[in-house]
Order: sequence, then structure tokens, then C-alpha cells
Amino acid sequence: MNTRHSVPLAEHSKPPTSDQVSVFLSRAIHEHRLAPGTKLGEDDLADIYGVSRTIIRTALQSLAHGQLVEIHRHRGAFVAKPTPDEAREVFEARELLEPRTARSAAQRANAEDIAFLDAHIEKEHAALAQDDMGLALYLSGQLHVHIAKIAAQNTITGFIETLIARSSLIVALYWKRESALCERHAHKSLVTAIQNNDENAAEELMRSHLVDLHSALDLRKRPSADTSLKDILG
Amino acid sequence: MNTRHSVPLAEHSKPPTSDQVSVFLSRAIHEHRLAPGTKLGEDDLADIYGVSRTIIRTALQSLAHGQLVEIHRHRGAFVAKPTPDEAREVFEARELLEPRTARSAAQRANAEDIAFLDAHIEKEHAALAQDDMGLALYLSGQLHVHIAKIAAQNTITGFIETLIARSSLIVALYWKRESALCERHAHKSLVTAIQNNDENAAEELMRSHLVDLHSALDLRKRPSADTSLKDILG
DNA sequence: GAGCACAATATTGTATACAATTTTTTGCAA
DNA sequence: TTGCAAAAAATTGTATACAATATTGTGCTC
Repeated sequence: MNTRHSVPLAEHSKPPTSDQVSVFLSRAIHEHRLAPGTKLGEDDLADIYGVSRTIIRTALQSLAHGQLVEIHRHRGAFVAKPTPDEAREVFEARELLEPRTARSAAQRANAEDIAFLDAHIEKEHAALAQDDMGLALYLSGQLHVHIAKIAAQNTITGFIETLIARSSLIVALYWKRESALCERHAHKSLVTAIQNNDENAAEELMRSHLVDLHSALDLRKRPSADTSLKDILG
Repeated sequence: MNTRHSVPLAEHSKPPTSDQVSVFLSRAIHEHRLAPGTKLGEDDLADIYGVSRTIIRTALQSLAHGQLVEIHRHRGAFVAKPTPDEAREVFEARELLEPRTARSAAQRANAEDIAFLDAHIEKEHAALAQDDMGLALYLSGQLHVHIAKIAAQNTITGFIETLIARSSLIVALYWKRESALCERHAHKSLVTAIQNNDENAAEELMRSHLVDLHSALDLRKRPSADTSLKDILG
């Protein structure tokens, strides 16, 4: 009755729902265990999770709707590979939505929210301390989602969730440096501003944090095309 | 080989894909032929469109992802009924996204875009002249989508598309007056501003247009609950 | 007649069989 | 060997059969 296997699934547990499969897969994408372009074969996944293709298909269609997965008719599902243009759009959308959301969160944050953010920062810290980059990456995105949730705008939170998810693909494809450190300080000061109900600081810190992220991408390389060997050997 | 039957489907044409079914249903919702709360039985739809439940299910799940449809496990799919709070959120999100988008559209509109907007205004006019309220309603929403498309921000356009769709449900539930006329003038002046590449006017006209729409809603009535006969007969 | 328990019915959830299409392999000719 | 063509295999798309659950209807008790 343990839950050690966070993704593959234990032998004798009851089969997962399509929603759970979606979560497993999207988490694997968040944590960069599934690289952009990876083929997601229905039979393979059905075997792995111990369900029929019906469930897998539903899960893949759900992920496709959030643009984490691309489905090509009669060819199958693949982890999405955002183009540089799409990457720009995603970050422009984030720069439009998230600073405003951070402001709202700073206005509304109550004691519970503050405690939650503290705990979250602590988790991020622990993940980095253990060199669990996958988890650190995931948590880093989730902080943005949690801030949106505090702002109590479910509709916009939904949008931000899809943007965060796609951002993890973008980072996998276009990230320049190996600096997750800067992240940590940016998050810490942002959280502090929200906890202090300092709206202006929260909005501005979020804005500059996103600009930093955006500028840490190298959007020139790989204008798309398949990750065939041509690109590597050309 | 005619296409008179825009939704139900002709007898001898080849069966539609799940995407087409989604479009049929979402259009029916847009045009207020399917009221919020309506049960969407799988067998019924399968019969109507001449496909198996597999296709119908896929279509319904897709609509559910866009929050046009609510799926309750083992109970079925229903046309969504946004609560007043959700309605407020949708319009707040629109007020955040669309003015900025209108500004972008005004910056970028080229000859082709201008012609398209002219033709669109003409269509809206014709629909009203023929008293085809369903079509008028649909076109009215589509104008907003087309403006977003001109702004060339696909990601944000996608968000706006879902917001427009949900707005039609909100209008069905909470619309106060019977004034589609005001719409027409607002759209005309907005389009003119975009055609003149007048960014400031476009942004401001969109903003005030959305505020007008928002304030034409009565968000007090029906705090939710099922559209059971109790509401009507109580 | 009102209210409840249980049976009958209808509807959705899941797995599987078959069809359609693509991808890979095989075999042949240049 | 290289290139192409056709066959074989593998994979996805769709329909359907069966299981699980919810809804409706019936008959009993009070």
C-alpha cells in the first residue's frame, strides 16, 4: 500500500483513470523525463499503466487539448515541440497575465496562503539540495500556478496552468544556461512581496522574473523540423 | 450534394469526425439552440450524427475541456451552466486580454484583414436584417475571435476563443435586455478603428464594449442549482 | 395515499475486435 | 551497394460488446 512508484504504477493497484494517466504523463513532461518529440505509443502506454487503449486515448486527447502533446492522424501522439515563435507567444502571454495575477494574489493572500507559499519555497529548496532537478523544475512551475490560485481567478488560473506546462517544454528545448539558482532567489523575493501584501512589488517582481526567464532562452536554434539526425550531423 | 442541413447532417453523406461533431455542437450552443443544462445523451447524438458513441464521446470530452459542456461521471454530459461568479471571471479575463489584443490588431491589420472585417460586418448586418438571431449571435462572437487572429497571437487567440464560447452561455443565462442593436454600432466603430490602424481608439473601444456587455448582464438571478422545474414553478 | 426497498431499465465506462492507414521489411533490378 | 516496389507488420481509427453505475418504475408497508 505504498505509493513509491509515482509514475509507472505498482503491479497490484487498481488501474488508473484517464485523468490520472494525464497527470502522470504531464508530470513526466514537466520533469523533463519525457523529451519533446517523444512518441507516445498507445499500446506501450496501455501496457505500462495496465489499462486499455481507450483510457490512454482519452488521456492523450486531453493533453493534446492543452498542447502538451501533438496528435497526427494515423501517426500517433508525440510530446509537443513548440517552435521559437510559439515559445515567444507563450512568454508574451505569461507576461500579460501573470504580473496582474501576482498583484491580485498580493491583495488577497491570507494566513493560509502565506503558510502554503512558505512550505512551497521550502520544498523547492529541498529539491535543489537533493539535486532532484526534475522535482525542482516541476515545483518551480507550480509556484506560478499557486500564485494564480491565490488570486482566485479560476479562468485565468486555467490559462496560466497551460502556459506553465508549455513553458516546461520550451525550457527543455531552448534553455541557455544551467542556472536554476537565480530562480530560487526570484521566487523567494516574489513570495515575500505577496506575503507582505505588497501589490506593486509583487507585480513588478513577477514581471521582471518572467523577463529574466524569457531572456534566458535561445530562440534561434532549431527552427523546428524533426529531431532527425540531419539536424545534428548537418 | 447540398449543405442545407448545417447541423443535423444529410442522410447519405459520409459520417462526421469527432472534430466536426464538436463544431456542430459548439455552434448550436453559440446560436442558443442548445440551452445551458441540456442533457447531451451519447446514444441520441450517435443516432443523430450517424456515428458510434466513440466519436460522440471524443467530441463531448473536447467540449468539456473548453468548459462548454460538463461531464458528470456515470451521469452524462450537459451543456454547461456557468455560475454568476464564473461569468464575472470570464468577463474579467476578456477585459484583461481583448483590449490589448485589439490594440495589436490595429497595429498589424493589413489590406486583407480590413477586407475580411468589412465582409464580416456586412454578414452581421445581413443576419440581423433577416432576424436570424442565432446567426447574429454567433457572428458577433466570431468578430472578437477574428480580431484576435489579426493580432497574430495564436496562444492568446485560443484563450479568447474559449472565453467567447463561454460568453454565449453566459448571455443565454444572464442577459438583461433584448438589445443586439447596440452591438452592431460598437462593432462597427471598433472595426473602423482597427482599419484605420488607430491603436488607442481600438483598445479603448474594445474596453468600453466589453464593459457594456458585462453591465448588460444580471448576475444576481439563478445562483446556480439545476434548471429543475422548481426554479420555474417555485 | 406517502414513503421506502427492491427490481427493471436505461445510460455511461471500459475493453476488445476489426478496419483503415502508415511504417517497416523484403526482394528485385539497375 | 543503391534505389524502388510490393508485401508484411505495426499502429491508429472506429464500432461494438460487455461491465458498472445511475435512473426509473413497481409493489409493499404503514
